[in-house]
Amino acid sequence: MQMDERKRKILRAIVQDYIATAEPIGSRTIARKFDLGVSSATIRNEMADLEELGFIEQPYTSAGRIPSDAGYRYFVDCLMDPQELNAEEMEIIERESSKRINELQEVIAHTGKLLSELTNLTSLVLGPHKGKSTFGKMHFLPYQPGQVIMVIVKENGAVENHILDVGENLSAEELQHVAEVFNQKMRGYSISQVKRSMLHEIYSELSRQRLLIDNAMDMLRAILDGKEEDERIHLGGTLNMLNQPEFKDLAKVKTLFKVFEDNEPLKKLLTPRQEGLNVTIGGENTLKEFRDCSLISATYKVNGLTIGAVGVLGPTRMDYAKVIAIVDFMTRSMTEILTRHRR
Amino acid sequence: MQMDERKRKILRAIVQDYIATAEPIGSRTIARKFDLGVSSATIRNEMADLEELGFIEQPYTSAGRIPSDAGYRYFVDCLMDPQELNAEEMEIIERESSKRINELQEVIAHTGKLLSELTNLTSLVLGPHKGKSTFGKMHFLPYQPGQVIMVIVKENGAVENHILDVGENLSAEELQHVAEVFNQKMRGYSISQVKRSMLHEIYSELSRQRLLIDNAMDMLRAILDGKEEDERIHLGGTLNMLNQPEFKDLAKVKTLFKVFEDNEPLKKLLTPRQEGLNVTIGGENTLKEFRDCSLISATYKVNGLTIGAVGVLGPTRMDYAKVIAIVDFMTRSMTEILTRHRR
DNA sequence: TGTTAGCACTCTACCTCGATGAGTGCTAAC
DNA sequence: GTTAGCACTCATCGAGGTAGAGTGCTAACA
Repeated sequence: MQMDERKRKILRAIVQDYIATAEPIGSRTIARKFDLGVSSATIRNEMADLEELGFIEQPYTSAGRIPSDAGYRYFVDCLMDPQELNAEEMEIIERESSKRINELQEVIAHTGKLLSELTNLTSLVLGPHKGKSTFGKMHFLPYQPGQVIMVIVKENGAVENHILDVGENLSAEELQHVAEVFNQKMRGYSISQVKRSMLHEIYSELSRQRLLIDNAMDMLRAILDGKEEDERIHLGGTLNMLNQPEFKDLAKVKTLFKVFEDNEPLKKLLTPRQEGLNVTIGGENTLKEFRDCSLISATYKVNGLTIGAVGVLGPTRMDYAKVIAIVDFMTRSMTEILTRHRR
Repeated sequence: MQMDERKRKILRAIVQDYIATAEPIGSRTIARKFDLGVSSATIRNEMADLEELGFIEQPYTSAGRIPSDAGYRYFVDCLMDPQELNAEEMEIIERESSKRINELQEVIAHTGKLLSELTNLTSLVLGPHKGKSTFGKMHFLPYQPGQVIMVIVKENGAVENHILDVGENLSAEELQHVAEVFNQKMRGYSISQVKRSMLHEIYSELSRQRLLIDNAMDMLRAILDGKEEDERIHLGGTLNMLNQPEFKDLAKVKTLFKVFEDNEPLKKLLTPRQEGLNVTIGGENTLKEFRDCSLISATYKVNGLTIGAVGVLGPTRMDYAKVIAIVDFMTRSMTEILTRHRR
């Protein structure tokens, strides 16, 4: 059996109607709502074929049909009209994007919020992976008596500061000297590459400031090698899930939200298998808790480098055309903002 | 009519049983479960009195009784046995607290997590209010060509860094000079106190670095006068609410979670009317969405100064004795950690 | 006067049962 | 190949009926 034009039309009608109403749809209703020029009986026959092909299924005998995962997949790949964002959505995004936003963190938070508002679904944003980064430069600044501010510039340009105990009071010159030695020895190395010999060299050059050096090394280890706290998933609009009729069951909500609480699986989910847009439908999902959900995700870049991803999670029954358009537009716009801003 | 010892015993029994089971309790059950030495009929009479006094109520005719808000209040104020934490809980807190935690933010996040885990309820933690802070000191450090790192030390000791455009390349000496002028003129002033005349002075002393100065002032304004983003409510264990039988209704969950999404009301709720421990029961709550909830909150201090608060939110039917013990212990422990660590 | 046993009554939760209606598959006619 | 008709299926919904827990009241008892 093959898909022909009429089957395609009927499948499209089923998917579109089910997306809109969340109710199983029967042959008679299709015949009434969509003007296909054939009777319900004919549609009935075609629907039997579509079921055999695996594109639609019955929740129970003598209920209407609903699209299967394969049906949605076929719809997304072959039937869907690519959608433009409407004027209002465009305007919202334009307006929001024109706000002055300084930090990457803010861009991320902002994007998530916007995404969930526009789609009425849950948004996921994966920040840039700090990962194991390498040492760029360090400065020491005076702070309280017995403490200094250590400013670390990583080689990727990120800047962090931390407060260190130094025991005794060190002069500005001494501090600068220590920083210079660090900078000379360590530039471009990740913390795991710092050999014992390197440390010995630093120690021997700086005999006096041992406590400062030890504390600084501890901190560097923590910063460069530590948990990648920035690479957290930012969730937005998780509540929107509650508005979906498929989650009127509390048990389902609970299992879903439980997954939301744990970042690791979400991180994995969003870490893109490939650049650009990805659509994962229902059971295609690796997380069994999401087997009733679909994920539309896309990567964003800074300076041509893919550094993170955003996604929208919703029930399998979602408005794919619209969500895909929004996610696509948002990642493009993010890439543009980040590239413009950070040169 | 007056409360006598027997009425108190019966009320305590009702509250304790309802806290444990979430089911209305009848006279016969009380007589069976609690050995009060009187028959169910007597208890029945006493319960009628307790109802008249407003301490208990019937959900519907010929159901058992449940405590009213006033009943819980009486229980908390007069009937409850103050509870010690058990060994296991003590150990958990000890163990968790001994972990090396550097930043205030981490302490806050950590506390929230622990609180919600120990109570199986939702935890709220209010961080320190940054508020409008005053200028302490500033440094400039070289960064990329045409950009510098501005490090701000506020007078309360908080350190932040930001990246500024400076247009042209400025030498280290120039940067230092600019910073010195700022430091001299502005130390101890809040941004709103920076008068036009002060700015003129700075300008006249530093004729060349106008762009840097403008950008720095913009940034200072944003940092010192800006939104108090740190004073965010940190929520933990919101999911725990779903396990409470009183929230098996999805509509209730939705309104509750909607409040969780908005920080402002929560902030107000937690901003303490008085130092130390606070118990707000059911309808005593100002937020109508929380009229079925109780909040146990307490303040914590750094160096004798109250800087924030933590709270536990649960259904009105909660284990007050235990939750109060936990919240009390946690804020004490927090105060100790913060004071120890920050000297 | 306080306590208790007994009893009629009330009300919810739960179950069953039948009606309803949407939808299907099959068959036969067009 | 298409359509009309028909018997059949199954979820949903409301009605009715029952069980059980609990109450208030009354009368007897110490």
